[in-house]
Order: sequence, then C-alpha cells, then structure tokens
Amino acid sequence: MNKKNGKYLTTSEFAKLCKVNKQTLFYYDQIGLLSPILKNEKGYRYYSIHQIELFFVIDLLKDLDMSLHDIQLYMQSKSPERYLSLMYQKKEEIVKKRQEIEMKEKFIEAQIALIEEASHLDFNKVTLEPLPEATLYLSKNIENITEEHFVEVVSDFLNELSESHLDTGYPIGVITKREQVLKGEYTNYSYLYIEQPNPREGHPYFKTVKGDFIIGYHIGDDNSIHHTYKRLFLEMERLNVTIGEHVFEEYIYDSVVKNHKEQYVTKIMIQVDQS
Amino acid sequence: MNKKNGKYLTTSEFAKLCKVNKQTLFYYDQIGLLSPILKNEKGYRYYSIHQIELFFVIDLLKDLDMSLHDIQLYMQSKSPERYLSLMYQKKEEIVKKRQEIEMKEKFIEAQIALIEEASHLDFNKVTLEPLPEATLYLSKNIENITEEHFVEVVSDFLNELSESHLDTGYPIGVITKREQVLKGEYTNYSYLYIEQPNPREGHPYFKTVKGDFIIGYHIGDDNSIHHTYKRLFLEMERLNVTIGEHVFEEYIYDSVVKNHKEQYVTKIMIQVDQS
DNA sequence: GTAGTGTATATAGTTACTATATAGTCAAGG
DNA sequence: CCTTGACTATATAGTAACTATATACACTAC
Repeated sequence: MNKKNGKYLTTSEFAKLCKVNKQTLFYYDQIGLLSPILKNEKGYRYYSIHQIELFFVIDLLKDLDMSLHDIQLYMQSKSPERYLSLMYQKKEEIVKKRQEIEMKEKFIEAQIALIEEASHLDFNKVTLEPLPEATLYLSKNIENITEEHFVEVVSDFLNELSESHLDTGYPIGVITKREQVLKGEYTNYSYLYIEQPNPREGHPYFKTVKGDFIIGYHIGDDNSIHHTYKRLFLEMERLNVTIGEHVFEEYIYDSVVKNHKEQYVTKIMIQVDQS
Repeated sequence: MNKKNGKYLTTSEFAKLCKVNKQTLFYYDQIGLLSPILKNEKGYRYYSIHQIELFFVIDLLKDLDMSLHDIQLYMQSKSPERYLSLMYQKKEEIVKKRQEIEMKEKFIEAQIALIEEASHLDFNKVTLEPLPEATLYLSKNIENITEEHFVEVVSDFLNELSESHLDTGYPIGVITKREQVLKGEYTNYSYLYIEQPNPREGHPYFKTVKGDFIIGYHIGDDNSIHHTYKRLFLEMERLNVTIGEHVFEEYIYDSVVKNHKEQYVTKIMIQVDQS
C-alpha cells in the first residue's frame, strides 16, 4: 500500500474496509492493539487508510493462532529483523496448517466416496469379485491380544497415521487370518489396516494379493457376525471356491451415521481360491 | 476403525487418544455432545474405543467453523444422507479455506523475500538498473482524485484483489506519470498496482516496459519525498538519461515494521531513456 | 493404614468478541 | 430553530468453548 494521506476514515468506514464489526475496532483500541491515529475532542475516532496494513498483519497473525496479547507484544517492539523472524516462524506454522487442511480435505472426499458408493449397494447380496492389488498400511500384530494392549495398539496406530501423514480418510479395517476364521474366531484379528491409494516411499507397506473375493455385508453388532459368515460360506460352497489367506472387514456405516448398533454395516471381503 | 469391544477407557485415557484436555470431555458430556457409553455407580466415566470416530468427526466439523451446538443438532439426527450432504457442504468450505491458507502462505513468503532483500540494500545508493518486464494489476485511475474518492478506489482495489485471488503478497505500489512528476506533483498518482508473478487469464493486466530504471530510496515521510526526487534527478543528469513514461513507488518499510514515519522507506523506480 | 494417584463436581476465570442500553453529535428538512 | 434519523461514543452484560482451581470421594500399592 502507499501514500495519499489526508482523508480520515470513521470507525465504521474503517471496519467495513477491514471486514470486521465496528465493536471489534473499539475493542482493539481499548486493549491498545490498534488505535486510530486521531481522536477528536468529542472522542470520535479517525483512522488513516494506511492503518489497514497493520490490521491485515494483525488479522494474519490471529489466524495463525497468535493471541492478541502476543501480537501486541510484537507491535510494541517492531523491527525488520523481528518481523522477519516472526514471518519465518509463521511460515513453518502455516505449512503445517496447510498440510492438515489438505488431509482433512482428503478425509472428506473419501467419506463422500464411501457413503456415495454405499448408497448404491444392496447389503443382502453376496458377490464374487476380482479386486485389484491395493497397498495397505498395517498396525502391529494383534492376534490374541489382551484388551489393554489392544487399546495401546490402536492408539499407536492412530498416532502413526497422523504423524506420518498416512491418514487417507479411508476407513480403518481389520485383517483376520484364515486359521482364526476357520476356528470361528471372527474377531481375533491379526492387523488393523488403512488403504493407501498413493503410497509413498519409506514405509513398510503390505500389498494385498490381487485376486478374487467373496464380498458380503453384515448388518448389526459384531456379536452376531457369525451368522453373516455362515451365509458367505454357503455361497462359497455353491460357487465352489475355498477360503484364501486373509479376510478383510471394514465398517461402511458406523456411529458416525447411525445411532444404533443394530444399524451398523460391516463389509466382509473373504479372499478365495478357485478350485 | 473397527471392532474389539470389551475394554473401556477412562476419561483421561480417552482424552489422551483424542489429544484434548480431560476437561473438554467433561464439557462435551455436560452439553450432551459426546457422552461415555458407560457411567458406573460412582459416576466414573467409561468410553469405548469406537467413540474416537465420533470425536474425530466432531473435531473436523469444529475445525470447519461449525459450532458445538450445530454439531449436536447433526448428531441427534444422523443418517447416511444427512452425513453425505453435510460432507458435501464442508467440502466446499474446506476448499475455500485451503485457498485462503495458500494465499496467506504466499503472502508470508513474499514478505520474507521483501524484508530479506531489503536487509541487503544500501538505501543511500542510487543505481541505474535494467528491469525485466513485469505484469501488474492496476486500480482505477486516480489522477487528481478527491480524498473521499481515493478511499473508495483503495477499498475497491483491495476487494478485487481478495475476490479475484490477485493478492500475491507483493507490496502495493503507485504509478505516477512523467507529466505529474515534471510538474513536481510527486503524490498525484495515476494508479495503484500490485505485481503478478504468475498472471492468470481473464484479467486486464498492465505490463511494464522492460527497460532501464533509476532506483533510489526515500527514508521518511512522503512530505519530504521531493528531496529524494531531486537527488535522483541529479544522478540522471550525471548519467545522461531522461525520465521515461512512468515512475513506480513501493513501500519497503512501513508501519508493519517501523514505529515512526521518519523511519519508513520508499523505493522509487524512475523509468529512463538513454540519450 | 496411609500416601499417592486417580476420579468426580462445582465454580470461577479466560479470550475475543458481540449485543444491548444509554447518551451525545451532526446534517438535512420543515 | 427544532426535530428527525443516522451516526458517534461509553459502559455493561452476554457468549462460546474452553481452562483452571478448589474440594471431596475412590482405588491401588506398599
């Protein structure tokens, strides 16, 4: 911005320029953060158009989670050097913020895709489908784990996801091995997983075997999931296929979209071998 | 996320998982936004690990400026359809938010570049430099404008910049035409401008003429800028060049980094013709 | 059996506004 | 000159979403 002094702006004119409430400017004046350059004998405030720059910077810093108090501290000890180091610091913070926003955007996109897809599904149908290879990020092994430890693993897994930017917004699923499923231990999972549509270098990924899957949906609580498994086994028999290495489960509808456990929907994908 | 019921989490365990203060969970319970699935006879709260999903969504919506009250309204009337339309709406909002963040990031980068560059300058030196062509976005013409109108033009210009995403973080400068400068009317500017390093289609841009410029710096108030112009004219005479079409002025140091007008620094770039 | 850590509730304080009530200022029209 | 309407101001209270503090009860471990 530049020059042309002269005309002063009233509080509401300046507020309009700053796109804030007039009261906010009273408040900023009161706490001494941004005061009009002129106050007449009646107490009327007059701002210079140049003050908009200061307001802009205040607004920027505020957006970057700096308190008005800390902004004021800076304003009281301005210098090019201090401004520069402040900007360097805020640059780091804003990069982080952008990355977080980008992750949340991806999450929303994935949620839309998931629910959109689910709305076209018939949860009563069981199908045999070939699935392309997918890259998964796995948790630690959780076979026969105690409940205390399970919470720890989930917690660690979630932390890894957010710290390593691996949270793609895709649902978190579980993998069960053939041997557990054959024993009827449907909830003795081996791993948690999350799909990685754009895998990055430097992570120990797990790749699913490209192949055929029996896909069905369980409606309701986990406690009753054996009924659905039985239905799937029947269909496998009919189609003359046998259970492969792994079974994958993912929530389609959960507490985020349904109020009652009886309405939750779990997708079950059983890897199969044609015989 | 998925399965494995059993173990419940205490308030502080769950708070750790959610990365929030324990008190926040008390508060959410109190307002009925997110309550533990179990409370024992002593009033101890127990959360299920599945509740983290709900917390995640609450946290996401909160980040996207939804009030806890409105989030609660959604939670009371969950359905895949409502969730989908909510996500579509939030998707639009987050795109806008990301773009705002990106603009602010650019602004910070430009500020860093500006101050960094300024720190290597000798404000007393006057130089003759060839400048490459630059694309500028101009305000309406402000020659001989009244002070009231000037404020309006600045306001419109700033609005255009933010609405059309033309705010590059570069300083806003002013252009003065040769005729005004020759008359000694150094502050009778013709346009405000902002440089566009990556111009986009569909805007009426102004391109500077690639050419030679006398570059000098004025330290202090605008009122005394004629002294600096005189110095520059002397140097032009010495170098045997004459004033060209336009003169450009930009603030290098202003109220954002300096407390007193006497310390402000204005960069003056006079287009010149070699004779 | 007591120390130390945990849980709870109730209440007050905080930040950055935001709204409301009351009163003075000013310019235009009758 | 007086009134009306749109502005200005201050003072005070209210708000959202925490956050801190004080007090009391519970559980676990030596």
